[in-house]
Amino acid sequence: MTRRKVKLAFICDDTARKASYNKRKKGLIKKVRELTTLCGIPACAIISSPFDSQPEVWPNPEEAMNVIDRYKNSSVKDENRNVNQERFLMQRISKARDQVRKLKYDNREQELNLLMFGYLQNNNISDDLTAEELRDFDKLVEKKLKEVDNKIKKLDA
Amino acid sequence: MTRRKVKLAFICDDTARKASYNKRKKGLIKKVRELTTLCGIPACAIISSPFDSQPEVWPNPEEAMNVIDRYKNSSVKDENRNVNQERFLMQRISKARDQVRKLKYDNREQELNLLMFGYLQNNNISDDLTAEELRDFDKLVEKKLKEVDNKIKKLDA
DNA sequence: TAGGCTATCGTTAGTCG
DNA sequence: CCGACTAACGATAGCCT
Repeated sequence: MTRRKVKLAFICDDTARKASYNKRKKGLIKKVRELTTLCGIPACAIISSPFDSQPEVWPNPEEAMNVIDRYKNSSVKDENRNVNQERFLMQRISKARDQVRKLKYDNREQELNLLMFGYLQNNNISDDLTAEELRDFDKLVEKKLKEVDNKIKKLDA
Repeated sequence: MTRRKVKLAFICDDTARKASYNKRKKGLIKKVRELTTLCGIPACAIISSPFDSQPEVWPNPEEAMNVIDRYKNSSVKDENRNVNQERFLMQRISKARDQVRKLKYDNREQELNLLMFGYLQNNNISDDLTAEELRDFDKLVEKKLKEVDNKIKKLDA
């Protein structure tokens, strides 16, 4: 067989990168699940990728939020012990929360971007669209927007 | 050697569970870092555990979000009509590369942050440190800095 | 308790259908 | 493109210090 030794660097080849992504995403999620099960602790992973139409969230968005909440609560317990560090942690908590929201939102936009890119490319449409093309495109985007919003609602529920 | 075959279930023995936790946490974070680097995508993991004085968060959310914000800046509507799509993808790739570098750096910062927080908390040290405490702390940080730098070098090699 | 070691098991890069 | 396969590499349970 050929060499397996892989440099830890961005994989330039699209096909190889996607193949690697799918394998490793699966492996990573398995690792999180094992850690959670074996050690009885809450943990989550969020993977936002252009290959998937939605971000991979393990175990699920609700639990992910719970993990982040625990993050918060554990720091609150320490309040009396060290005010400065507690404040520092609180900052990190709110940033982590922002991160989750932004990842979710970012993915929504990313999905739309990919959709539009694919649409324009498949239909060989360039910069200047005809009125009809614009109508079709807008419909498509609108429909997709609803889908994505439903997904997000479902995730938040 | 004895059995390596491990049942995928909660490890009842506290010592064994903690040992497994520390090893697997390390391995998991490495996996996330690899996925992020190899595939140029944003991902994070949050591990909330009673073993650590604070939850493990990878990477540092702040800088990771800056990268994602860049994606957001290319607004959906602007993209679809005005911008050359190929160029857009090319930008994405170079941004992903920047991301990899930044995440690596963030990780270094994060380790130091966690170290410092853990130290202060474990030693029940609050705002005003004695001169001696400060010296010990500096030594600790300095040592950790070297460790982390070695890790990064190893990753780059 | 933490850190180092290695046999064994798990993951995955490259390849083929 | 995807799924299956397998050699090679990586992770880690158990042990020891």
